[in-house]
Amino acid sequence: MSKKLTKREDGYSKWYNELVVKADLAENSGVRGCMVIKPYGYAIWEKMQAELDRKFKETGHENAYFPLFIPKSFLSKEAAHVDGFAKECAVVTHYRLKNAEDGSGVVVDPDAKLEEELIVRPTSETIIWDTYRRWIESYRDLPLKINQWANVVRWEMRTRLFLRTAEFLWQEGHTAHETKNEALEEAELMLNVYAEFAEEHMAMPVIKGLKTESERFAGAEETYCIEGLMQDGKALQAGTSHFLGQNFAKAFDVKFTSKEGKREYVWATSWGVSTRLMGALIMTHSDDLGLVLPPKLAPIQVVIIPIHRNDEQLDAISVKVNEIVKELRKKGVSVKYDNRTTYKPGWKFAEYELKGVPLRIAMGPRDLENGTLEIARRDTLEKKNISQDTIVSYVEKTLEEIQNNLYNKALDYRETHITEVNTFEEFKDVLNNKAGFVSAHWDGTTATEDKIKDLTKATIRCIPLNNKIEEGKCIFTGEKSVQRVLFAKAY
RNA sequence: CGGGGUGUAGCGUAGCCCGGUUAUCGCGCCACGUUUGGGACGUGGAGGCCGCAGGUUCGAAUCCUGCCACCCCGACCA
Repeated sequence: MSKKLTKREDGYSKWYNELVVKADLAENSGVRGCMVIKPYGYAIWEKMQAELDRKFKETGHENAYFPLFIPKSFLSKEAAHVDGFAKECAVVTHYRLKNAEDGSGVVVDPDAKLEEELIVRPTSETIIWDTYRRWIESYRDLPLKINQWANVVRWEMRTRLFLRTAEFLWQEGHTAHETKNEALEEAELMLNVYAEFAEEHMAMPVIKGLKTESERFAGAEETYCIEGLMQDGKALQAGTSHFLGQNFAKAFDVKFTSKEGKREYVWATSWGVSTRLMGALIMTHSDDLGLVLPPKLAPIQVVIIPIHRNDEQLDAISVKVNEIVKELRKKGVSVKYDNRTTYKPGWKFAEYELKGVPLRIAMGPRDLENGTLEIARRDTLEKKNISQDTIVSYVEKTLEEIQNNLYNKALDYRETHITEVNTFEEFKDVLNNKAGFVSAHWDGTTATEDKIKDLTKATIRCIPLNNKIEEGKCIFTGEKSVQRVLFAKAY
């Protein structure tokens, strides 16, 4: 199989599609819009899950599991919610198949029609709030803080591996609180958890912000988000945390008795990140040779490749390598010794570069004689010969350096791709010639936002949380504005 | 879902307009030998219901109809 990757500049989108497949992360399946996540890709997702799950538990959440199917009537209880999702729902109408009379296979049995259709969950607010009604009676039952790891289905028109698939994996947190403030704090807390994860583990800088009304989650009063910037200058929404107010409590009649003995509706949040993070990870760091993985999420952090002419040499190298492997594992480094004789060293070098392994060690007869080895960094492609005695500390130190370097590189790109503009002409010019985030004044209306989107395809990604108040004029209408917002073309 | 395009071996493809021997080539795969510090080389070999289902025809990869999948551009979106 030819492993030559399209270069990013020759087609970013083509590069991405090829990379996902060639690096063995995922592939399209026989089911429209649905992907198969392959073991190497799934291993990265598992590392993401493990860290996020740890963070959720640390902040007082518990995992549970709710049904895949949602009765149609549940979905329509919250008006904005059903409006937002109705157009992309998979619906179960029957529960049985039978053999076709003409022997051509099986057909849906028309006698097995469900009285009420079931929706394959596009998100679980409705089924969860229907459950919470029974779980919450008193202020003593609050706060209720639950997370679920699940798959959801949204019948998207155009799909792309990891970025937008009809079925995707995610986690969704759903919490219930006594007061508005407590719910708002929860939504902000989880946004910070996501941001921390993105920056510290994915090495992906993100901007924390608020969505405008038109970009808000269906059924939310406020949507917080983290936005990343990909190498092609397009923004990617990497996670959202919603303050749901009392909308779902009212729709599902979830009330509690307060300390004062009053019956009150609870306040809610929901928050989620999905396998889309895989797409974000790939597009933030990878290059024309393939994947570049931050050490904290790399399934293999160090690969060791022996170079030998015969079995005796391989045996001698293996003795030394096995010692090193043992030492590294003791320190918690994930190491693979690829001693397959069925592939040549050059082939392996290229293969592990494609797969983004952060560090590669090569050891041959020369090294054995000199007590050295060759170590190569995936991020800088820099090669060094070092003494075998110093390998463990060198690896530990370098993995940390790579993690930081990837973050700083991405941050530098992001920082140089936030452009302040004051006129619509400048705005269009930056979008077309430079891309990235464009910081501009906006009059605060959905009408203006829509018009700008129609004309430029750019949307307001967020109103940054740390925004400074600054008098200005909307770049489109010239109306008064009190702060800049971030526009960008987005995935 | 609208416009455009493509489905031929695991992957990439020729052939299709203009129907007619055994469906082309490269990579990969298997065997043997030589190789192994950046994707090795030679020799031999295996692998195809030409996306699926109908139709036209003496005869279909090729023509017609329907369906499915994928890619690009829109609308929708985590």
